[in-house]
Amino acid sequence: MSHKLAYRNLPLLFLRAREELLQHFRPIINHFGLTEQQWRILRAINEVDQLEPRELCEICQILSPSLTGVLSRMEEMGLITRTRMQEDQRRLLIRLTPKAEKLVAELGPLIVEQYHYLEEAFGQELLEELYRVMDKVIAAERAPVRQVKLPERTTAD
Amino acid sequence: MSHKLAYRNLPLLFLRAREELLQHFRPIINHFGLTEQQWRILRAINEVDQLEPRELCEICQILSPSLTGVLSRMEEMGLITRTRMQEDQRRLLIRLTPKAEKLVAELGPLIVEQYHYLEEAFGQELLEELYRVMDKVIAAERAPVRQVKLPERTTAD
DNA sequence: TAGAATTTGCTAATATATTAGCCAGCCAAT
DNA sequence: ATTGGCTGGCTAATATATTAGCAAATTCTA
Repeated sequence: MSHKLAYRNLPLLFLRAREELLQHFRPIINHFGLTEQQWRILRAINEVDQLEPRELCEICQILSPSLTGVLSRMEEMGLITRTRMQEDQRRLLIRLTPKAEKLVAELGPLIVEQYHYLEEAFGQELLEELYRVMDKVIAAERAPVRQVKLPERTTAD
Repeated sequence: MSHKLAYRNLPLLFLRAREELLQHFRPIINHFGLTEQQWRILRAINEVDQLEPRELCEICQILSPSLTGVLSRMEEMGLITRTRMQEDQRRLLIRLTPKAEKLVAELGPLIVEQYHYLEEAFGQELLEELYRVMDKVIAAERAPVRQVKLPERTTAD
C-alpha cells in the first residue's frame, strides 16, 4: 500500500455532490418517461425556441456523437423536430413539438417545487454559495492552467 | 416558447464545473491507457490496500452493474485481482497487482503536480472553498429533503 | 477560381450508466 | 432442518460517453 496523494479527488467530490442533488430530481424526470439528458435538452430549447446541435452540445454538456443518438430518439418520441437550414446545408435547427411544450409545462413546476424543498433542507445560503462557486469555476476569467508535461511510458501495457 | 424556470439548472452547473477540472487531468490518465473510472478505482484501492466491490461502488460513485465490467477489464489488463472471501462466499476482495502499484507510483505525482497548477490558476482560496462546499453538500447532516408528489401522467407517451 | 483548411453533423467501436431482475449464499425465526 | 428475508455480485437491455475518423458544405487563400 502506497501513501495517499496530497489532494483529495476533487472531480469525484463534484460527482458525489451532483448525485446528491440529482437524486431528488431523477424521480420527477423519470416519471415522465425522460432521461436526464433528454430533460436537459428540452429545458434548454424551451428557453430560446430553437437551437442548433452544436449549441446544444455546449449548453447541455453532451458530446456530438452522443447528441446524435439522443436527438434521434427524441424525434422518434415526437418531442423535437430537425430542420435543415437553407443558408447552410450542414446545419440543423432543433425545435420542440407541441407535445414537448406540454411536457415542459407539466414538468417545470414540479422541478421548481423540488428546488424549494432543496432550499428548505440545504438552506438558502448554501444554495447561493453553490451557484456562486460553480460560476467561478466555469468562468473563463482566470490565468490559463498550466499542463503537466507527460513523460515516456515506462510501464508496459 | 415558454418562460424560463425560476432556478438555473444546478446539476448541470456541477457537470460543467467538473468537466472544467477534469479537462486538466484527462490527458494524464489517458496517457497511461486508463479511463477515468479505472483511475478512480486504482486510487481508491491504493489508499487502503484492498476493497470489496460494494465499497468501491460507494467510494468511486459507480453502480454495481458498471463496476462488474470495469473490474473485468482491469483484471484482464493485469491491474487487479479478485479473491473470493472464505467467510462469506458472496463477497470479493479487490487488490492491486504490482503492475498497478507501479502505475500509481508514476501517475500519482503527475496528478499532484497538476493540482498545483490548478491551484496556481484558480487560487488557493477558491480551491479550498470548493472542497468545503462539496463536503457540505455531501454531508448527511441536514434536514431530510422533501420530495415532490408526482401527479398522474396526462401527456400521452 | 481551384484547391486547401475549416466547420457541421455523422458513423463506428468500445466503455460506462441506468434500470430491471436473477441467483447463490447468509441469517434469523421457526 | 426448513423457510423466508436479505445481501452481494451478477446478467440483460437499452441509453449515453468517449475516442477516432469521415463526408459534405462552406470558407479561406493563393
